[in-house]
Amino acid sequence: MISRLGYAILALLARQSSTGYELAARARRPLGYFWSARHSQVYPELRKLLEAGLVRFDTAPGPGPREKKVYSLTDYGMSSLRDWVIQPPAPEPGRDNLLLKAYAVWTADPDAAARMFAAEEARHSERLSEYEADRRRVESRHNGGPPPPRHPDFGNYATLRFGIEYQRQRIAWLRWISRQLDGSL
Amino acid sequence: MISRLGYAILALLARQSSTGYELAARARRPLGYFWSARHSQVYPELRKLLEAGLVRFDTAPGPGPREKKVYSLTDYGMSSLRDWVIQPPAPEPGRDNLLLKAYAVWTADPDAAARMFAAEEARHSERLSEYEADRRRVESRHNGGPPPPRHPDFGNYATLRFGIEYQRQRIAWLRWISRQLDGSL
DNA sequence: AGAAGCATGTAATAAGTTACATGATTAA
DNA sequence: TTAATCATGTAACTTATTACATGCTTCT
Repeated sequence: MISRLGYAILALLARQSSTGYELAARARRPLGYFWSARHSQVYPELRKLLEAGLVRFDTAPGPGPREKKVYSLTDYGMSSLRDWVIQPPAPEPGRDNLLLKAYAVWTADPDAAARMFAAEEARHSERLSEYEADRRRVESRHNGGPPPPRHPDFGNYATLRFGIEYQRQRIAWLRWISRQLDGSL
Repeated sequence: MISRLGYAILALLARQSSTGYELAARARRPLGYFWSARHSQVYPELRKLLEAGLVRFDTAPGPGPREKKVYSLTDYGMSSLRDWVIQPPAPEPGRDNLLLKAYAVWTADPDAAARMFAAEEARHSERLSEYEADRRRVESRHNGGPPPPRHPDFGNYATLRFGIEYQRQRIAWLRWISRQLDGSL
């Protein structure tokens, strides 16, 4: 059985063959917007995928003491990914630190809490700008519109679209909650 | 050092003293909207919180072979929670299965993918209705408006407000992506 | 000379899920 | 009588993070 991390790796390799190091880097951005993994998790997972016949690798001389391994999808890996995509996702237990704090905010000093939420807002605004820039970059490759659904860029575009609306929603909520707490002086 | 699960438990106990069993149940709903935990995780965590002096318990005759323990916050537990709430949250690595699928959707059959996303939409609509009903219930306890920031209900209200906007955003996105995939026939 | 990036791995720990184990009461 | 709810716990396993360990090349 393949883990979700395994599918994340397959999704990356479907776009571009990579070393384990590169996969970990790509799992920071853009994959990191909705998935993340450290290299210490990637290397063992690649071995499992290899044993299961989903990926293969070619060796090349590496910079360090070991050879570097460039992994790519096998046909079996590609068809497994394709099949997994259309399976309904299992319901996920959401864990949101910020909402947990909001749930307990009535116990805290409203003024200090308002400052904390306002500071969060700034972080989300930065994120939003990044996403918007990325979307413009993708659109510019497709006559200013959304890419066709069979193009790899469609995956980027769809997730960016989600990310942008998500950040906007979160910013609006943060503004609302800071104002509620501010108004209680 | 107290884990996030620890604070989730403190946040629940700040509202109502509970047994471990009850905490696990309350971690399904409403806490489960943004945090979740099984009883097998709750019991060991309660022991840690007890050893750290953040909670205490009174025993009462239980239904089974063991006595039941009703846990409550100590003063130290309450002040620890208060302090934690206003600390800026550490950046969280998001892991969203559905977005991972969207990222790889270009590899799959657009028709089948459109059906999968449309089915997801139905699940989110149900969720949205629950949240909206909950919000009306909370508002009705406060003259149809938001509760004051020092009232425990404010925590519920703030998280419900987030949940409602989140579900709406997600539904709109799911509608968009299904239509994009449908249109590609 | 030192830091950053490329590249591969392992070990220890923390967090979370699933399954095991017991047993009373109540409702269908 | 069988399932569900209340109630407490442990064990095995999976997933993810942090830290350890090595070593070359390139840029400052």
